[in-house]
Amino acid sequence: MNENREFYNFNEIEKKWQNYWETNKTFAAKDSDKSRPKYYVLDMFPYPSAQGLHVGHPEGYTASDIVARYKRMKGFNVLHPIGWDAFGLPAEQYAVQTGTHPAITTQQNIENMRRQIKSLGFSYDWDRQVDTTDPKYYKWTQWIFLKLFNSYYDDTEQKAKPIAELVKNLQADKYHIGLDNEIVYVAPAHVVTGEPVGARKWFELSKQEQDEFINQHRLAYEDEVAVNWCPELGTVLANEEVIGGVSERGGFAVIRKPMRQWMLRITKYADRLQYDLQFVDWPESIKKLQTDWIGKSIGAEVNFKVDGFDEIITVFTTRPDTLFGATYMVLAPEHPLVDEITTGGQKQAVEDYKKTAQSKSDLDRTDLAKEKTGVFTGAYAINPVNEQKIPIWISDYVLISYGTGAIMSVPAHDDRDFEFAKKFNLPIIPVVEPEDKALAQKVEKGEYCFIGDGIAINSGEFNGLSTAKFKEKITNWLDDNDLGKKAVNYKLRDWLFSRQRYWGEPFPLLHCEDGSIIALDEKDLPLVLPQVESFKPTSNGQPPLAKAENWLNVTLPDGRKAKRETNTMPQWAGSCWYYLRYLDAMNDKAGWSHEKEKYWLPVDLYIGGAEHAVLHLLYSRFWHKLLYDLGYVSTPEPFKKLINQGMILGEDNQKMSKSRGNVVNPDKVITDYGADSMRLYEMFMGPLEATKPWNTNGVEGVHRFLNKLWRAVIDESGSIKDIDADEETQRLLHQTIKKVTGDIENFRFNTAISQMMIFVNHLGKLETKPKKVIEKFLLVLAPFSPHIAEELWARSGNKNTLAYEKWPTYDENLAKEKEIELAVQVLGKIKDKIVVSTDADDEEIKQKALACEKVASAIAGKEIKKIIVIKSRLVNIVTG
RNA sequence: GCCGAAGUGGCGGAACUGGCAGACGCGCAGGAUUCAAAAUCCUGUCCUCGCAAGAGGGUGUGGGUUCAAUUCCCACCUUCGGCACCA
Repeated sequence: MNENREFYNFNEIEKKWQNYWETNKTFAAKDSDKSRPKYYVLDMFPYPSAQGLHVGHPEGYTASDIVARYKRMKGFNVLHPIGWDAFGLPAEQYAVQTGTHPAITTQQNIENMRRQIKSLGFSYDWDRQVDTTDPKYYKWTQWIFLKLFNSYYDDTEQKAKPIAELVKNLQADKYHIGLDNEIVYVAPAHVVTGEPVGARKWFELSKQEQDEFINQHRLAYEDEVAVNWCPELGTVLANEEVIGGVSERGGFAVIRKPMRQWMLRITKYADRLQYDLQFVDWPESIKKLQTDWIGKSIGAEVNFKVDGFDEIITVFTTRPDTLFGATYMVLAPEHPLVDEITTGGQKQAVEDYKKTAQSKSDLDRTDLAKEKTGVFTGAYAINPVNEQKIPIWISDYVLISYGTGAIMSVPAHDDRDFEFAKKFNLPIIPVVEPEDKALAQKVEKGEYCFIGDGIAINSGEFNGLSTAKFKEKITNWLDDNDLGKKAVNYKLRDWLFSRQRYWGEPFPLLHCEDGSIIALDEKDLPLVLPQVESFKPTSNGQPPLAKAENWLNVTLPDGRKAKRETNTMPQWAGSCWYYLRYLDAMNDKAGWSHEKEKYWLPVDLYIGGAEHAVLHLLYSRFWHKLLYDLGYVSTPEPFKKLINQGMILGEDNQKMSKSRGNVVNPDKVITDYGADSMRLYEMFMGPLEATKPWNTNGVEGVHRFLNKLWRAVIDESGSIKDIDADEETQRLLHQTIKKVTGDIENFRFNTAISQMMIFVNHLGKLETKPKKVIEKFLLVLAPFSPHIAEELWARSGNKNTLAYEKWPTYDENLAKEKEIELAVQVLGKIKDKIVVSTDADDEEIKQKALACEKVASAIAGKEIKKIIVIKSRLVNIVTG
């Protein structure tokens, strides 16, 4: 062999092609190119951390890059962008410690990470980079916030509309204002139902009442709410960011604390967010996670009179059919009626209980709440179905934030109520009889809590009804008697949207001295973050922005004084819409142009980690739907297909972490083995979605494969000739094209690589190697390991990049084997093997199988019942 | 506790719609090449018995359906991920 042949210098080759792609803008996407179909491949953009990339990032990025490169060769106009989700706590915490402005740290980190990402040779259109901390970017984040602030949700049409329209309709008397400040859509004269008693007209309200009404209908609103306060992080967290009572980031304790906060009315979209999931091609598990998070449940609201008071307590239940079994009622400790109805003797006990409940953190409420606690208020409610007096208790197992903050307790048919009733000796009345007789007896005696469906008992005129029928009847009955109505509830809560931080988007809002809130005009955006001396909160606990006095205090054109909002937006804000900015990253007139949005959306493929299943993916769907309602985007959903890449564990099978010392540094892998090997290994490890451990020896394995390819092609001894391939080589090539094509389409990159390995193993054994076959193979390899493919392609005499070469096609006939080996079984046990031609018929195969010596001895003396021939697989002889 | 995903050689994994379990890679063993090593190439490598030919067992466990089960059904065990009293 030739000892002087050039070795596979991956470092040099990779740098060369990365420069080539960059200077030639090889991967620039053409906007609105009607001559080709479009394909938008999106990666979840990274947070530019000081640690830089870890090996988990390139996994998803390689997968999407393979698809992007493949689609280009398939003739698609591919948009494949990347950017930086750059607001966030770490840079700010570093700023608090060192005084370095987070913008500086952020830029350094971006630069490092960009270098790392570029060193992997991904085919991004770098001219579309976005950086969420760039005022040119967050100008539009603020712009979207203004859209939320200046919109309301029209319940009749189920869509968001500008507040201005609401005001117009109110002024025109088309809408009135209900008792609970709800919008009353005035019915045309011929509709008999009429409007609720007590509805007021717009002009009957004072200016202040009008403002208040409007504010209550904005999709972004201010509210005093009990929030998840994390003292350690010095900020509030959204429910989604609190896991098991501690912060998702850092794992710090979280306590409940009432605070003034900005909220987004995502709950208005709950139904659509759930319903539209059926139209996206996402993993079922993710859809389920979102469905559960939204938590829609259908039931009834039932009104209970409070004995001796004028008050009514409304409860929500999914089991109105168990009303006759309601033996007591429980209010959340925070329920507004608690103080009013509590009797003298119980005052102290109730007060004490409320105090302890309030001071409990979420952690205490979940982990330590093994035993039910509660206090009797001394008051009684009247069960509307049978006029029974039932005691009213308070307990923290009832949440103020769900339903009405009050429940009717049916201990015979609800686990929690059962537990509570047992502990406090409250009566248990069975009202649903299970089908199982033994079970029914236990339920009868109050020994067993049955939560399933069955037949109604102890329920007066409703006895004998099935659960489903009963629900329907009683709901109608309640409605007819004005005692309740059908109701739908969601677990989903409004999105807590403000953070007490510096490093986030400022809210484009002003608080006037009279308490009114003014939104900035769109033309005054962006509202840029001010310089501050220190990034710590103020001594009295105000956010850092409160210290920027020049920025904070504003005099309005009319001379009034106002202060800016000092909270900032959460990190999710910027990531909610970045996929839109990529379409038109340089546009300074709009966040994106309508034309580009219509061309590129929706995102065809979105790859990222499953940790964003509810947070990011729910929030961005919400924003997208708002923009859809207002006419800024033309698809109801942003992401058509979603794939989650799995986690990569350390070599010790543990989660990679600094403290375990098992973190793999991608830079080192690239230096040692090259980006092509790195990419190939990440894909070869196993299925994309699976969690799998890193193994450096495995990197060596794929590196060997590339080396083998290199040696097969770079061969000065002249073994490569422009000749026709022999039959076997031809067949293997076509099999490889077929397998790789199918595997890319189905995101099975690991098996595609196996097939390419088989091909190269064969190639290495050939004395003379046909040039055309090698070239076709290089095209197939290119999406996986683009640098070596480009280099060998060029050395083969091609002038242009292979990035836009036509993807090779395969010929089914050429891919087919001529002869195949079939297993011959007797009663399912393999006895022998036969070789037949691919187009042999069943009869021929049967004869050949029966002719086997081993078969003959196995079936000797037995009757053959039937012979099963599975073409290209096996023959099974069934004997009697 | 509830929901979801998954359990296959020493390891990562493969097996299309029920059709030869272990492709491909790692590791390991032996050999070739070499002064030697690295690199490379060849051979072997699920387990048990056997010198061998061969025989038997085998996809978390137990059962079932089928000519045939990693694949379908029932029960259970384990691991990982998510949720946390949502009435």
